[in-house]
Amino acid sequence: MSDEKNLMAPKVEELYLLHANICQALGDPKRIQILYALSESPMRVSDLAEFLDVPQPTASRHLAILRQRALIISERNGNEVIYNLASSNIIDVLNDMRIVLREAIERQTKAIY
Amino acid sequence: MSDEKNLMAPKVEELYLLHANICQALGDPKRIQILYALSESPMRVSDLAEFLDVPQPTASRHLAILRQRALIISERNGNEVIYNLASSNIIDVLNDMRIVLREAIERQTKAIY
DNA sequence: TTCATATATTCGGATATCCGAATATATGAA
DNA sequence: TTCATATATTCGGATATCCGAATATATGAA
Repeated sequence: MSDEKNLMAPKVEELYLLHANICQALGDPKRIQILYALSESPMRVSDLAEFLDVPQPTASRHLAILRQRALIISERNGNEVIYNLASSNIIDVLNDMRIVLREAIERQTKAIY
Repeated sequence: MSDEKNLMAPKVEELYLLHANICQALGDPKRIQILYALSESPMRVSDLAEFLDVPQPTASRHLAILRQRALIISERNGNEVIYNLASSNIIDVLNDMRIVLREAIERQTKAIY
């Protein structure tokens, strides 16, 4: 074995970093809302901006972050750009995390009283 | 219905915020490593610091973030404080997210070539 | 071309997060 | 008490993230 970097197989620490990058992309309420909205149906940027109640550039920036992580995909349709989930698996993960969240809130409530 | 805040039932936006807070807590490689380490067995702070290869205060700070989100629990044992997962469900979520991550990397690889 | 529309990007200031260093706190032993 | 050990917290500078505002880019219509 040499010291050369293996470009194909990321190291263990790199996997944790990539994993954390995904979580970080999910670490914003608007971006979670985007994913749930897209799980209902593909949407244009301007539709999402209205839905999230944010200016269009803000929506585009959030979309870019999710797109860079390959969690969503975009497709141009004339003037418009339609966004969609890359895979519905992320919704399952988010739903399971909601269960974890509910349990965590219950524990915190118990801890207080 | 009045304008009074309902303290028991968080609003929809608050739920997205809490959900995002959980994700944000997961958005650091060391904190993900902590959760996987604790899924193997409970550990002392100094064990975790050594395992993560970080100074003890850094480990304590990461632990505090996970503890505040009620993802882990602590138990004092004399001088030491033993940390453990609050529930193993978070590991299932992280494992499912790994699958999402693998798929995302595959898509990105395809997109390049 | 020129213009309108939709979207993406850049810029800059405000805020949040991070970590090393120092220190505070808690516990048990002597 | 006093001390040693383990852990938690605070402080401050470096860095990252966020968003509004402005602007750039892409496409289609005229």
